[in-house]
Formats: sequence, C-alpha cells, structure tokens
Amino acid sequence: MSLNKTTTFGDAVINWYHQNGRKNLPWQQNKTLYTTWLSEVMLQQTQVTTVIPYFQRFTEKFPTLADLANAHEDDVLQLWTGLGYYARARNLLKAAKTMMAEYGEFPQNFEQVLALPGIGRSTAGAILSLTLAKPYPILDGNVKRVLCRYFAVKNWSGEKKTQDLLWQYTEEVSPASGIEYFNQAMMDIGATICTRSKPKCEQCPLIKSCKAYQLGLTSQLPVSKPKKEKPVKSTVMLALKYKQQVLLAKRPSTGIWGGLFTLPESERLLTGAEIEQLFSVKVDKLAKLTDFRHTFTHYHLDITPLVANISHIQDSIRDTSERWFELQSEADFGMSVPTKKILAELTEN
DNA sequence: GATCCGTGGAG
DNA sequence: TCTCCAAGGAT
Repeated sequence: MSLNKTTTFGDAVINWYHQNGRKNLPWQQNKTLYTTWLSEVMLQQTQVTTVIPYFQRFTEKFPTLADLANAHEDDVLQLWTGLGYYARARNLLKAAKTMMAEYGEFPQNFEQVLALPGIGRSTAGAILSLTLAKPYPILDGNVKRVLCRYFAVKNWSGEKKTQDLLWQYTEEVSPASGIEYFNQAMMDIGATICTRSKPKCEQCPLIKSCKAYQLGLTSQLPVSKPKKEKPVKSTVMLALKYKQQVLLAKRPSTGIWGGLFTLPESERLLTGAEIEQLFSVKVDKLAKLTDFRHTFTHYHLDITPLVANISHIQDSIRDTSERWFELQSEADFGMSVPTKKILAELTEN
C-alpha cells in the first residue's frame, strides 16, 4: 500500500470532517470493533436511515461479540427481518462463532479480519480504520462516487479494470495519519454532498481540483451500470389458516430468503381438493387475495396470495422445517417481507 | 466476468 | 407506477 504522506487532498477532507462530518450516528458512539463491524455489514447496499433502528435493536439484544457468538440463527434472522440480503446475518453469526473460537475476541489483524465470512477488503479496511485508526483505505459506494468524479473516471465502476483503478486512487489519496477521520469524511461527502443526482459542489472541499467539476461532467459521472431487463417470475403463496394460526416453513440456508420462514409456495393456483391432498387437511373456504409485485435486485416476483381456511390439521406438519404460527404473536424468527405482508392482511380480518 | 442476494426511498 | 440504486461480498 502506498499512502500519500503530504496530500492536500487528505488535509482538505480531514478539515472538512472536523467542521461538517457526521459524528452522531449510533455506531459512532462508544465504538468497538464489534459495533463498527455490525454497522458496516448492515450498511452494505443499505442506506443509513434504514439501518439505524436495526442497529439499535441488534446491539440491545447482542451488546458484545460473545453475546452474538452464543446466539441462535433464528434470533439473528428475526432482528434482520426487513433488512434484506440475509446472507449477511448468517455470515455475521458464523463469523462471530469463528472469532470467539479462534481468537477469543475480535482480531485486529487485517488478514484475519478479511478472512471472515461476509467481510471483503473495503469492510475490513473500514472496521480497522474507523475503530483503531489503522491506515487502510476503503472503497464503498460513496468513495467510488467521489473518486469517479474527482478523477473523471469514464468507465463503469463494476468492471474489474475500473475497480482496480479506483482502489489505486483510494490508496493514493488516503493520508498516512488521520485515516479514521478521512475515511469517515469520504463516506460523508459521498452521502451528503457528492450525491448521485444534484451534487452540492459549492459545499465540497474538493471543488478546486475535481476533474468532473472542471469539465462540467458532474451530472454524467459516475457512469451508471448497463441496464438489463428484469425477468418477471410469478408464484402463489398459500396461507393455510387454522383458527388464528398459519403454516410457515423454514427455507434452506442457500438461495433467496435463506434461513427465513415463509408461506408455502406453488407455481400455480391450487384447488381446494389439491390442498386437502397435499397437506392432509380439510378446506372449508378458499379465497384469492389481490396480487402484488415484489421486486428484487435481479427480478420481479408477482405474488398471488391464496388463503385456505381449514380444519383437521392433525397430520398437516409434514416436515421439521414446518411450524404453525399464531397470527397475533410476535415472531421470534426471521420472515420474508412478502410473507409478513400477507400475514398482516390476514390479521386485520 | 457474470450472477446471485432484499428492501425501501427518491425521483 | 416504474426505474434506479444505496456504507458489497460470495460463488
């Protein structure tokens, strides 16, 4: 790593931080490696305002690394419900167990941190620089945007070649001292000034040397990723309702909604007779609710909720992954958002 | 390199 | 309503 020792870039950014940087976010108080790690993982592809309540609930339930390492996956996924990218939660628990078993604490060595599941180069650098002022550069979405504009990078940052170039740039501009302020400031500038649309260049400490600004390219950079048509998939989600209970099933740990509980799905609408045969129940009433669309990063999912009021449920649990859930109760496990939405609708009626 | 993995807010 | 995309990492 070659850190620039006398960069005016670094000075300008650090000075800006002391005047204008964010210092009151929940994870900036009483920082530990554990809390910084948690916040960085939650913030992957997720905005600050979304993360705040999740972070508070999580640290209240699991204040320390040791607490998390002793947790059950269902409890972790419950706290993650609605936050998305659930592999983050599964990897968080896995990493906590590994750290306690291998080191008895959160490691301070970069290679050891990087080796943990769910932690890449940028997250590892953020954890060690923000918490311990270790001189590692970061390259998250904010930093990428700032650097793409500052250096007028005209290629999409998703390309390997461009990614490598941006890592080179972030190493070059990172100061040897004050990295904990610098990295936080770069993220703050990206989030509050160098925004995707309508950047507030007049407030930017880098305005004098920003290439995009000089060339009048701020509205065209960074180059957005080449867009592809999202495929549309469809599914039927079946709510088997027995009195005030509904049948849910835990999904396998890989794939969409891994480890979460969801309603049973079917590729097509089922008849009452089919449901009776599949689940060994008696269907008293069958109703189709209004379709709705759930959109992921890479596809649309059109969901048709089907509600079957049933009786005779003696043999309806077919698998250890299935369970009956009381509609009015608070789930102590993770649930997908579409499942939660449908259950909420059932509870109202 | 390409694909997978969620969700909510902004525009 | 629809598209874009936000503190990325794993396969």
